[in-house]
Amino acid sequence: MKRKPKSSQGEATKQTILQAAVQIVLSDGMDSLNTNGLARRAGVSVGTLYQYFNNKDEILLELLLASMERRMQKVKDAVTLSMAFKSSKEIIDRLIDALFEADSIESEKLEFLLFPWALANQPKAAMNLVHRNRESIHPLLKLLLVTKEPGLKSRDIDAVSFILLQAVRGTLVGRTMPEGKDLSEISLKKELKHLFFAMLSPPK
Amino acid sequence: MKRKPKSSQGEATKQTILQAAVQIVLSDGMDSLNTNGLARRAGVSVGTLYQYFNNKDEILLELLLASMERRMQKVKDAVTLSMAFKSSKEIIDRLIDALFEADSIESEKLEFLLFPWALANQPKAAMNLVHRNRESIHPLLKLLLVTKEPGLKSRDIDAVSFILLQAVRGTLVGRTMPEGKDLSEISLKKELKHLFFAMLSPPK
Amino acid sequence: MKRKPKSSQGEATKQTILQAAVQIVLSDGMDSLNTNGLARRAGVSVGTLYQYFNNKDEILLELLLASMERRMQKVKDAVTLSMAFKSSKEIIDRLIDALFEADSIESEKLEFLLFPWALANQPKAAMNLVHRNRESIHPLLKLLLVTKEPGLKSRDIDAVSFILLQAVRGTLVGRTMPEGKDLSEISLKKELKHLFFAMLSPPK
Amino acid sequence: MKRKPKSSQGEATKQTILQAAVQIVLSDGMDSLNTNGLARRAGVSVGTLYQYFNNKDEILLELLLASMERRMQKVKDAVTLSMAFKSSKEIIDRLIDALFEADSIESEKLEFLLFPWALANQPKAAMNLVHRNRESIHPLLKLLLVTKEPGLKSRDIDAVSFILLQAVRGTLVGRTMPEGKDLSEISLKKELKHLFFAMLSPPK
DNA sequence: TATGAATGAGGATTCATTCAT
DNA sequence: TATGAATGAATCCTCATTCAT
Repeated sequence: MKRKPKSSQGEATKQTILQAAVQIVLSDGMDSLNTNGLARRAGVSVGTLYQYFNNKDEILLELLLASMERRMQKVKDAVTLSMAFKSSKEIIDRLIDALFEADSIESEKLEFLLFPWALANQPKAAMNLVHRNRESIHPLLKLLLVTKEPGLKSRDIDAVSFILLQAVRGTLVGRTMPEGKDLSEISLKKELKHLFFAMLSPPK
Repeated sequence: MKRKPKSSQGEATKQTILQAAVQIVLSDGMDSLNTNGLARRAGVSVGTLYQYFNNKDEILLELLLASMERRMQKVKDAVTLSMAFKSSKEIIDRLIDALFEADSIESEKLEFLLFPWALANQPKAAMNLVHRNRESIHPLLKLLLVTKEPGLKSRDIDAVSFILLQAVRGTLVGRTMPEGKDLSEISLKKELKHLFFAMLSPPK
Repeated sequence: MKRKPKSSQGEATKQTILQAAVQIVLSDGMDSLNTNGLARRAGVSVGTLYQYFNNKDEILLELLLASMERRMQKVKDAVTLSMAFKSSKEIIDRLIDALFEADSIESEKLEFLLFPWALANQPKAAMNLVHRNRESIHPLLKLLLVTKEPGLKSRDIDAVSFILLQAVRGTLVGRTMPEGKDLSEISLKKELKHLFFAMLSPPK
Repeated sequence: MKRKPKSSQGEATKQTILQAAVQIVLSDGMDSLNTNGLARRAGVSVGTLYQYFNNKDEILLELLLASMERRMQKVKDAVTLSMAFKSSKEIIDRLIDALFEADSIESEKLEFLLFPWALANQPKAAMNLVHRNRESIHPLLKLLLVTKEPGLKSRDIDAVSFILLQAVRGTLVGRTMPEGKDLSEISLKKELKHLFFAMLSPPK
């Protein structure tokens, strides 16, 4: 580990670099992220990059980590805060609303673009990230499903929460791409909420 | 267009190359697909690659196209063949079953790995592919929803079919990755079918 | 030597190839002359190229040789035919006129484009060609200068004929290029003839 | 492992590269100029080449430009400096002497070797170079002809200056090649000067 | 003789990383 | 700490030549 940005100045530089990286990946794809271009975009020299990161992979990994962390925290907050007192309906409303906020969508797209890379180049780290993801989000969903809708006990809660998550994530990412450009955000949110409820009802 | 499929031998060579490319992309990621390695894996020389494709991008594009085509055809068949006589339930059963067949899953994973690349490097072609996708699969879903469940008329059918598609695709891809490895295929299929039915019922 | 085009059919094919090569070199430069493109342009297969020539260099060499031969023969004829009876003026008129004919100009341009290549890649052959050139054209010029204008004896006839030749060749080639496009052919011919006469008169 | 500190050093590196390129082109022809060989000859790495030039073509173009510039400046100086006070004879003496200096000859040869390439690969730039050439050298020649020898008014001054230029350039280049090796430089200069005077005298 | 698919060495260019300043 | 010139392995692609049909 090379990084020790104890000074606030150093930490700021590091964030500048990460921000520049996000912009490049989101607008041009991660194959366009090269160290020379990143340094230029961030307004620093290549050398400086290596003051804060040991190599390029570390930058991407930190990007992925921070993005996931941000999104997870947001979901966690939305669910846990309301868990105690609210009905399933209200909890789900908050959950979907949280996921549709601008930075959540940006995070989803970033993960969508970076995950194939992580899988191939940093499989260990990718595993870890995925684990953290499951360990923080799936339990929430499962908790929601179990505590609020006890009738689901006979179902495979893991499968249900997995599918719901994939549906939401796919929808969020798809919306940012050509294929989803002309879909109404209001409809999507409404239907996703409907989908959650629908899954809670017992199968015929 | 460089291709000259004069002899059936030539066409065979081309397929060998594409198969090798699929293997490499699926096992090592598309950043590991380089022309020298591909030629070696396919058992031909680099030069031969360029006898059948103008450049590396064309190979990837053809991979993506063929994969999408295969999957789309499979779904189309499953749905249309049963459309006339069957109930929603049976049609959905066939649809999900078709999507869970081995080569469908392979196709989904390939698309998942290649799409970010296509978006950045071949945006025009990516657009086209997405269009073809929508124009063949979404209509089927919409037809299913409208003809079999007329009660849905008041809903945003585009949004519903989009979400369902994302749910299925995300589930299929997720299953092939570490995060989905321990999920039961049987449960996933059952829950996906349940999800389809659930979406057909009117919201409360 | 691989070539044995004893059949007239074979000789025709060979000429087709050479003609195609001339066209490519004149229109796109000799870096654009590759064996695959040449075969396509000539309407034969690559293999056929190697039936008539041992390698690419031989093709270029034969091109250069034939071109030079053609131009030299033309000049020789113009000069020798009139040498016996005509005045210097008439001989020079014929010489310049011959050099300005369309295929002479094409030959000059071809030589201009090919000579740098020959010098570097086939120095032995280039030497030979140059020798043949000197041995056939310079003697003519010298003969003309000496027999018709005996007053020049004290001058360096080699230098004079060399300079005259360079002037004509440079003018012919320059005319086919952007830099000479807007010059009047009539003026150029008139001035070249004047130049020849002027060189015959003794220096002040 | 070399480290280069300052920007004046950077300019030096650039000149080193260009010098190496000149040497290679002059000794082995421009087909022998490849980036790996050039880097080796210049004592730098391939990467360094691309720190100073965007691509190989830019190197060749800069070579051509610099060469032409150098030669043009030399001629300009020789003519303009003496224009005011000297006779035609003296001006021409200086002009020819200037053109026969070692680096002028090197420039001519370089242009002779590079021009066919430029014509085919950088036609726009080639045009530009030629224009600059005409706009700086031809006017000088024309000025000389018109101001010093008013009797030429009835002639096509463009044609005259064009031919003279071609004669000189052809002679300079030809001298560096096998075909001109055994000619006396003294004779050539004398005869070229004679040629200039001869062209100034009115035609019979 | 003619064909054209296959070959693979060679060449242009990129880019992550280093290190002297 | 910051800089950015320099490095060179890695990668895409071309094309002269061969040879089985």
